[in-house]
Amino acid sequence: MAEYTPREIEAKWQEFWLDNNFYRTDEQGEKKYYVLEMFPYPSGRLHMGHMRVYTIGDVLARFLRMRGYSVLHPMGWDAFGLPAENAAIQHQVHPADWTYANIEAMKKQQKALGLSYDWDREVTTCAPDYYRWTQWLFLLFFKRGLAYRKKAAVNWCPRCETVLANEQVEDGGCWRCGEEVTTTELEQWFLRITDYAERLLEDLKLLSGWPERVRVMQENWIGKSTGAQIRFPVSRSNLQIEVFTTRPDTLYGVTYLVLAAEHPLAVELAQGTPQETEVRAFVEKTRKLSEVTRVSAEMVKEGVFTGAFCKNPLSGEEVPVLVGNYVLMGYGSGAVMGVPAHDQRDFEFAKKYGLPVRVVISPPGAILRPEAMTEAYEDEGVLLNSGRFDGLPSTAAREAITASLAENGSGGSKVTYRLRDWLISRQRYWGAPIPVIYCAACGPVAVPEEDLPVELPRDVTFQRGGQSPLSRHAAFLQAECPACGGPGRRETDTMDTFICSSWYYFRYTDSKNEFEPFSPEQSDAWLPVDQYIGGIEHAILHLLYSRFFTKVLHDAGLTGATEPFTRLLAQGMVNKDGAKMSKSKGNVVSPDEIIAQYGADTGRLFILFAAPPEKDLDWSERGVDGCFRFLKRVFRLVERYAALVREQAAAGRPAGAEEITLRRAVHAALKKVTEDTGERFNFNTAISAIMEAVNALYSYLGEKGAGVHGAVLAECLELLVLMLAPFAPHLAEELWSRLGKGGSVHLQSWPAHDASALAAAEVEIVVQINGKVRGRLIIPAGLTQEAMLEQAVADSRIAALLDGRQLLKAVAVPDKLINLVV
RNA sequence: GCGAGAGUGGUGGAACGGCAGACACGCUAGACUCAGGAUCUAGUGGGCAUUACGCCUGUGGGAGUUCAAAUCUCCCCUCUCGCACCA
Repeated sequence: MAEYTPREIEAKWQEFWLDNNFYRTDEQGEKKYYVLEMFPYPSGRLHMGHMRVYTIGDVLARFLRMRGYSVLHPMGWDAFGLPAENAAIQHQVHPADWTYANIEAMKKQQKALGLSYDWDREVTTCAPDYYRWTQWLFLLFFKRGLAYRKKAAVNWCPRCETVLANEQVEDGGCWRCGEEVTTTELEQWFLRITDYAERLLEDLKLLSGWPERVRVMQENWIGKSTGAQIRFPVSRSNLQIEVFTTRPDTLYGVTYLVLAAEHPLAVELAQGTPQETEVRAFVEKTRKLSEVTRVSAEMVKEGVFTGAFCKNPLSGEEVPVLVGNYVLMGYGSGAVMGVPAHDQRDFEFAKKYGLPVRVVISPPGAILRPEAMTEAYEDEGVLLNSGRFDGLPSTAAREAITASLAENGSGGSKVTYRLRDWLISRQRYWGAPIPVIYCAACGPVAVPEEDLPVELPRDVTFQRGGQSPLSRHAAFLQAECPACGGPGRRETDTMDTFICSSWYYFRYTDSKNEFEPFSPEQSDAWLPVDQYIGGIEHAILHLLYSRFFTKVLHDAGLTGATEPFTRLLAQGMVNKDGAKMSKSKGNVVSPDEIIAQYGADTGRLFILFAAPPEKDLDWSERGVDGCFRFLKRVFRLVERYAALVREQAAAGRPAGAEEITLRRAVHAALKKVTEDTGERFNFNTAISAIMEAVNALYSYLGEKGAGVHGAVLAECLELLVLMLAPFAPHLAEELWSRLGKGGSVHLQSWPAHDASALAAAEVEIVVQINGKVRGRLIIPAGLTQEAMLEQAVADSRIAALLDGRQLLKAVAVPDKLINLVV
């Protein structure tokens, strides 16, 4: 008898699928579904994380196609980025050659996994026909006032030799290389994502199909807080210091103000005072500290007096102004009011420098004495020492004081976000050039649309250190001002690659469009993406940026969608021996090895079976073996009876009620596989249901053997192969053909289970006494609760146990269980 | 500190108020074999029994709700992830 030979089978069907352009998107269908896996960076070879995310997406795509959906399931390449440039420096290979070679290799691996992509729609972000539109979108942002240039303190990675967005700094290190990030002052391009802060926050509520933790992370990142801004006039000057506070109710408790070291007034206020030298030294010292040190827990609060005082806008009291290292320039206005009695940080700072503590909020039923306090009282209470606001509860006082500030023109309510504008300039070569020309007369001028793309010159030299290769390329640099025709200089910074990946899912809907980034009709037919799948590491970065882009495109009338991804599945990691697979740990298993040793179907099956998709999974050689054995078992089973099934087909199929046990097992599995795959995304239990069906078939056929009713057997084996199709597509295709069926198994409709096959004449119920299982009964199905009780009490065993005890109550769950309380 | 999630056999994991441990790995025994890391059959949470399809116990710990709790509520412990001087 034939053996299961995955290598031959898989090669054969992969060729068949590709030759027949099998997975081309059906654009005409009524029911549309967009399944998308985060596209990869072409780093070289696929790793297990890739294999996992693509397998999950592929199962869904195949399942949904069989359920009658028109499925868009595309793949592409997030192909700009630093590794290509580093490879160029190290190995003297051009980033483009390196990138395209990797793409070829990885695409080959994807094909070897049997993934059902519509390759006609492939996009590559480093190709001019793609980045032309990335540039076009930049100009769209520019025209809408959402892209601007600003000189600011920015994050700089010394190893990558480029600036980074706030989102790309993790624990003070570069997200890519981990190098400690420094701060430097540069003029850079920013996208005004803060304009969308409120909508990005608000619309998180619409994303019920996203994991809670991702929504929470975004919410924290946006970091909205509501309060008041208050202007304190500087004494003996016409300057003002603006602060932001969430607790305007504590305004009368302000005993000093603190400015961030970077605050423009810090040095200015000290100018000419005896404190000037000390302030300058302090500012200098603080600014030099790295971000890591400044936010570390051990950071000791320090500050110096500027020599200046300012006036409380309501009480008129004069308080000193200090510069402190615990105030961040990047949040609020870079200045805070010090209320030691009601803010723990201020309390510590005040104690250290002997600043007064004034209680203005009284806790219910208690009196706070400043000299007795060991920590700040930060909760709600009733106001005191607050002039005409005395006696107000703090909530009401917040409104009253804010209103009062607004009246006398020294403040008002204010909402502040933690989110900063997105810094998108990169001082590197391998990215989409920012389409701008600088003109001495006109300033920064947009490159006209018809001149796009601004192509990356190929003939550049790479070297470590110094400036970006583009800035050394004379021909690239030189440009004519599009506005006045005068001499201009081309922008040499390229865009953050996260821009390229913020809109690629639009391009898939219309990937060959030469006239626009995508046609709104095409994209509206598919977007938003119904199911997006990818790693949790993008919870903020890519997912926030993509949401921002979608909203801007929406506002520009280019899409009806307001959110890009309806449902999000954050798949878990692939570990081995309890640790993340990594070269340094030597615990890497590559998809190539698995395909070579067991075949793609076995690898896919194991990855799906070992854990639910959102959980981490531990790679287990034995587990893979188990899946391989299962597929062999299926192969043998079908192969053994294939001839019989083919005869049945030739003879015509008589429907019948024979072999109820067998039909029930298979239809029960079908029901479970349908639910687990389509609704719950629990592929592990879907597969175990198929395994149970196979076990049932083996055990039934082992007893009954060749005497089994042929038509029923045919039905059961066909259902088995159909169920297996999304998970093990090659084997299913092979078995489908061995059963003598025409066409491809992947073009069949997903079968509906036969409810009548599940209905049983008799059921086994559990009999509990006081909640403990005391026996089992076989009773006719569908009995009423009373009848169940009758049957239970009539059972000799139960009767014996009940003897001499009084039945107080009976709870019956039809066809399942009865509980007797005695 | 704040937020989210998780704690179930030797292992991965099932059970979305109703039989805890499905399915798989591993292990034990047997069958078939020249042989097997092949295949098939049976067993497998722990304890006590093994005359009996018997009894006790068991889902991190403790309380509670319920006829019934791994599941719901409260408190505690441990772990993972995210955020963290954000005014």
